[in-house]
Amino acid sequence: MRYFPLSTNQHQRSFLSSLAPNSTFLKTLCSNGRLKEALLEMAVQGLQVEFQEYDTVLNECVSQRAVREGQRVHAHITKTCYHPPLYLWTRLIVFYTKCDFLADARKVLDEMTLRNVVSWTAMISAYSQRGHTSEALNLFIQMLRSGTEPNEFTFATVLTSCIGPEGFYLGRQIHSFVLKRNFESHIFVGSSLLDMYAKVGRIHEARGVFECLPERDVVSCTAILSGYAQLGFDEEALELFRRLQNEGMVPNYVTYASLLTALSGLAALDLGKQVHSRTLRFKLPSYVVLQNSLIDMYSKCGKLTYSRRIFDSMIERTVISWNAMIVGYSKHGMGREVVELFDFMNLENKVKPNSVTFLAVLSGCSHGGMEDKGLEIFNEMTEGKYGTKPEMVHYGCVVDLLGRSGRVDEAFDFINKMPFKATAAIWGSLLGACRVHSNVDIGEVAGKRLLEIEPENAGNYVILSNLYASVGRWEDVRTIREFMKEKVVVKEPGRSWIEIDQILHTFHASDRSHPRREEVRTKLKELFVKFKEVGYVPDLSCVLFDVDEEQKEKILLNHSEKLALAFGLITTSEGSSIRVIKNLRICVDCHNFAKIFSKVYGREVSLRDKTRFHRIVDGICSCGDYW
DNA sequence: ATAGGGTTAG
Repeated sequence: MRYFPLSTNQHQRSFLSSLAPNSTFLKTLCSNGRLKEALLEMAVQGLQVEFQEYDTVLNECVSQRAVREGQRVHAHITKTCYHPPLYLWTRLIVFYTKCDFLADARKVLDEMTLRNVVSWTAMISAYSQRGHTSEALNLFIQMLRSGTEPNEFTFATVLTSCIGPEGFYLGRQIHSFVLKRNFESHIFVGSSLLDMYAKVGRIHEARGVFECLPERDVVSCTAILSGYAQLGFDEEALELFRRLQNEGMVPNYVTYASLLTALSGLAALDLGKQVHSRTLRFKLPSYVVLQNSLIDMYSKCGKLTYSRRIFDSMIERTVISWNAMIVGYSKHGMGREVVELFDFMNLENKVKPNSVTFLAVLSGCSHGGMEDKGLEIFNEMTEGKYGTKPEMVHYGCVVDLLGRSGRVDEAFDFINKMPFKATAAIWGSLLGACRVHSNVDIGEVAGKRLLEIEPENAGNYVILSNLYASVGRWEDVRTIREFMKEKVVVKEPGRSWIEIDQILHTFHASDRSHPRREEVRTKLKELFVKFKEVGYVPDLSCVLFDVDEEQKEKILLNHSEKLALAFGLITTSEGSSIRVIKNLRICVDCHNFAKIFSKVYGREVSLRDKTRFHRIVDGICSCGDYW
């Protein structure tokens, strides 16, 4: 092997050309990656450089991401060519977009006197891929106005920019374009189209497009699968995955990541483990995205040690890896670990915390008994220490932090001084604090504001009524109940489930479909009597229906989490822990019930709420009775 | 010369 000195001369020229007799000297230099010398050669040749040679040099600049060299080629072209061909300009656009110089790319496009579908699409794609959705859409419209006919590439890329309500409006119009040109069955366009529908929440339309595809591949299958998973149709996602696999789909790491999202939602630990071992068997473990979703899956199944093991084994971590792990600790009320990991993240200083990180850290501090630390971090954020300014949600966390440490008045002041108008979530958090710290005056204000914003949410009435009941204001309890009757819309019925031998058993207050339902009810009645003997008092203020006390007890006994707990007791071996998941917030009475349950039977109960975990051991809950 | 699916939070 012979190495050449940096400068070029006639001798090398003939030698290099002899290596590849059909190509020019410039092309040969490029194919050897010797870009600097190619530029020198270009300068020497001046006007004699041919268009295809510029093309080759620019191509090499793209693959080396050589910004300055590419800019020099651009300057050279401008100086020496009278009428450069279209494809050369387009190559320049591609070069600039690949180097993240979008403004320069756009300038080239704007200055072109003649554009074709490729030059437009290259620019639209650059905007889309970087999330500049409105620029992408505007450019697409400009393209249509100019009379250029979009092709399958254009449709596939522009549809990824159709996000949110306006995106749906435009996306639907694009869909009709696509239909007219008969591109709906094109696999790239079709996947993009169905993904668009899924992302704006139109899962039926998405499924329709998917079912009409004449052929499918992993990408289109993963798109529809992740659509179901992201919209929370977890069972449907799982079922679809099984069907597609039977039909011959070969999943890849993206497919598994999406599937794991559904399994996280279901807290289906056994299935999650199966997916994990399959990815190991297929040697897929080093994809960060996949590891991130494994961390999340284990954490949402209550297995934080498994999550941490994956986290620690990672060679490369993104901000999502850190967030997933911190969120895990946060939801388990492990404040010390939250702060420890956050400090470690800043110390390592490889990835910067973002808005999600702070959300997890602040709420983790709040739920994990680290209120002062949380307030300190919020103040540091405000001072600009992290380069991320607090947003609305972070202000909400502060209300929670203050409320939890009993500083309800301060929390109220804080809300009044915020640069935002308080949301329902913020008033809700203040109301929660008032319930725990029995502050009726502020609680009343918070409750009324909350009912103004969210009159349809039944949970709000329950908490306010709990508060009135706790100080014996029965008249107000009654008023609230009357008020509720007119306004409440039942959005989501409460349901709980438990995984036994890879099967999810779901319970629902009014549903009689579980095969062992009667057995469960008998067991539950037995527990009710037994627990009352050791001090359990049903908290009737958790029932807002206007019925007599005996009826109220019956209603409480029928709550789905109690059914799932009783089923767990029947079906699992003595002393083993029980994992129950509930789709809504757990009520005070069920919480008490679970605490006594854990004490009487010596079982660890892990109860996953809509927002967090309650790990109950020997009658004591990790949430500290504040949630 | 231009194209589709992904992980955290809410």
